[in-house]
Amino acid sequence: MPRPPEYDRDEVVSQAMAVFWEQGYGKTSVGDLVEATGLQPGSLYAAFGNKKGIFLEVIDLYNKGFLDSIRTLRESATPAIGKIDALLRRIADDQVSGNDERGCLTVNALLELSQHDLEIADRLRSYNRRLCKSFAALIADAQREGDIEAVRDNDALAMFLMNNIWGMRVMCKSKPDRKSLRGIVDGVMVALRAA
Amino acid sequence: MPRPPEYDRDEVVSQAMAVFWEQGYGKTSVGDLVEATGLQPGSLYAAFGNKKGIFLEVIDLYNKGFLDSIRTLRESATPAIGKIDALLRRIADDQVSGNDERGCLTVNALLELSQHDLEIADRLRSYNRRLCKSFAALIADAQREGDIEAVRDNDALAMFLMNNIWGMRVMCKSKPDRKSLRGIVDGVMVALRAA
DNA sequence: TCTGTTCTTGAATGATCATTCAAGTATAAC
DNA sequence: GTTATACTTGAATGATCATTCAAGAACAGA
Repeated sequence: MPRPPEYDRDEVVSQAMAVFWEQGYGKTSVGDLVEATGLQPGSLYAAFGNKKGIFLEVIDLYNKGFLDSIRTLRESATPAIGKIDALLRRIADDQVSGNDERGCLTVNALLELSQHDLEIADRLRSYNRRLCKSFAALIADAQREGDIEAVRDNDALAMFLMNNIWGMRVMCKSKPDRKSLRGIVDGVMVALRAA
Repeated sequence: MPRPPEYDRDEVVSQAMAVFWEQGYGKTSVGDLVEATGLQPGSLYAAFGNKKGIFLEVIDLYNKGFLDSIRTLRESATPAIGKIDALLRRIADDQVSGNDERGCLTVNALLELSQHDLEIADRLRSYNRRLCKSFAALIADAQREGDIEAVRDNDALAMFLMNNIWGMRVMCKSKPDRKSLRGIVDGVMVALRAA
């Protein structure tokens, strides 16, 4: 009976993500979203309720992608310590290449909105907890493999790792040079490997 | 001849800083500034040109204060490594006590504005370079005192330290617990002291 | 083909906001 | 006291924006 939608919801959210990521929440107007998605305001509001509703789905999409990428990384059969090193180096290199001026959508949103919107803040925090658990699992692998001392507090190391990744997500807005970023990655790896 | 202003410029900037720090740049309206400073729009615009002009002076005030506090810290006659440890622990403790939900004005502004306003971005980056030099000096002290290996790259360690402080400035928006923050501080100190 | 339902359109609404400006006010030098 | 100068006031302006809604369009089942 009903008329089917002409758009693909996932694609709309993905298009909206690109705009929010580039411009931030506050600077993105519904007009921008209309342009990016090709949907008129009425359709957008019928589908998502309001601007915040769209953003919440964007947050979900973004974080599921990130969590998935770490899960995939964990599955490959190489030493975990090398995966951590590669993860950090990839982030560092993306920043030097100017590939990542947008930074991390979650970090950007956390800073912009956590004090003004509890619902968004809670959702972001919830994903961060899951992310930290993923890091902890990666570090636990490395501990089992003997590359990180088994006696060291797994959760504390995961927080330390996440802290440095978030730091780099801020750093990228400050146009750091390659050498500086290498210094950061080296510092993290030294701390993880320490006896 | 002229009528003298009725306000104190430094005090106005300081009052504006409180509002910008609490709410961010975009969410702070000129009306908020009128309320906070007691100056009418006309006076504000006569004195600072526009909203951005006020914010630029706020950035100056904030960063000069921060740089000063590090300079003061450096002057005391205790081991530099202890000063670094104390600096990190103070930041960590402020966050646990809920004393610091506002985070760091510079980090907040960098994330909110660096992609939209080159002038603000440049000013923030310039202060960050000076801040990093201050950290480097503190670390050089510790190297001279033998608590950090002299052969290690001073600038790289400074970047690593700053990266972790920035990470914590993001972390504070995510309501971390005391144990997590201690884990971060410990990680940094382990990396600095490593042989 | 007809009908009920949902989707789409895009102009209208009302709120918020940064900025301007013209009129009024206070001061210091003479 | 007079005057030139700069400060203060606060309403007005024009722009931007999120959101709504009424009318039209398309589809699935009968």
